[in-house]
Amino acid sequence: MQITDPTPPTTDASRAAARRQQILAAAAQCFREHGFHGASIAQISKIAGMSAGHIYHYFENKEAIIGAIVAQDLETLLTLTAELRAACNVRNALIERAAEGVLDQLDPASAALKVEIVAEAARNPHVARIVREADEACRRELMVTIRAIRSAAGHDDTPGATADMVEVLAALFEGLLLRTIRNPDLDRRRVAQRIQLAINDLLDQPG
Amino acid sequence: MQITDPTPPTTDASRAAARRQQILAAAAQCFREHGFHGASIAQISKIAGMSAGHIYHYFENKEAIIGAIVAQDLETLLTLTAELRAACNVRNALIERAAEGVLDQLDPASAALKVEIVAEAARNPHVARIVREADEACRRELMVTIRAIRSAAGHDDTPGATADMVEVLAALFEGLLLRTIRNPDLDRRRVAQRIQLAINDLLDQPG
DNA sequence: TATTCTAGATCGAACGCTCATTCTATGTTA
DNA sequence: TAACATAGAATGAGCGTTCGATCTAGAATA
Repeated sequence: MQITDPTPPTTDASRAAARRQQILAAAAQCFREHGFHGASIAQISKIAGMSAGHIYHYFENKEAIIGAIVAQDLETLLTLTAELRAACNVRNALIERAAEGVLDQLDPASAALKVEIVAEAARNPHVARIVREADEACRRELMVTIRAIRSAAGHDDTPGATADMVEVLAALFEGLLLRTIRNPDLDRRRVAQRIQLAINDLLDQPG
Repeated sequence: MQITDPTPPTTDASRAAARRQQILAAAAQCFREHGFHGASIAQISKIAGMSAGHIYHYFENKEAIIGAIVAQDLETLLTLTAELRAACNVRNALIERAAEGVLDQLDPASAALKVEIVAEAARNPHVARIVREADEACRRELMVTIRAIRSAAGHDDTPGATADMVEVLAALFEGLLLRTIRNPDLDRRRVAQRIQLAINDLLDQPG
């Protein structure tokens, strides 16, 4: 259960960074299994392989650990949407990457943490701020991407219409997080195909 | 803040039922604001207007309160899908009720509790069981409804294909719970219209 | 009708425990 | 030796839950 460091770094700075990452990995596991409030510093410290008190050398308090976990999780989403925008044939890229993204969303372990993050955002202003800033950045990226696809197909949408399409696309994706928890038996590959069709239709909707 | 009983019932049985409901209403509020683990029996008892100890006359423990809240929330979803099936012109009924359902999902207060429930289901086997049984019942209802719409339009889908469409439809709806938390500024009416279009397209997808 | 009885409603203190956090002492290393 | 890493005990608050004492209202009794 304990996370051991395979190659301990030599310099102090990188050693500290590794120790921080070790705590975050342990915290992510605990938060996934017990939620932000159900997980205790004692549990996290046991899995991270250090004393409870020592964690406070690397994080000011539990809230700071939660913030770091949330920021870390959202960063992957941000790089993903940015990558999408950079693809050459954007429409095919979007739809092909979608299947991959859908399967990611359908992984129950990561879904549990992502849903926990949004639940916490609904009541914790600090987490809400991190989540909403990341979401705004993602939406901006997606709006540019979708606008490019749509205007290539001859649609000249208002910003509002584009924003709405982004919302529907995001709802579709994020909804999978809830689906995989509510119905763990769903057929992941087939649902991914079905989502591809839905995205295709969405991109052809009237403005 | 305290919930007072407007018309105290005369009989013992209904008085007890009212008291139970009073506790559940207070608990729902606390769970929405602080989460299942963040809310304390002391807080709930204060809002319900009774002593902490007295709550244990109506519920075995905190877990039982959580279970009751979860079951209560899911019951409304179940009646909604059952109503849908009973509508005469099912396709129009589905799409028209969709807009209404979408606006419900976009209410931030109720969204917070619903997301909390799924987050808890990901780690609490008791809650998971309640959630998954309700979800299965909803999916069964929706499968009958969608199959009727599709065969009226000449599609003869496999059960798997119908199940996949139900998953996509559910993902779209449930995703709105996360969207309204991540982006509270979204335009609710316009997004509802856009969702109607997406459902329309979904019902016309090839088998 | 007046009084006693009784069973459930209710309270509030108390219990044992766990929590996040702090502090002090010791080990380690350059 | 100086600075940092680390452990582990200590602290005080808050948790879920239990329990015995009181209150209350209606039934039983006289």
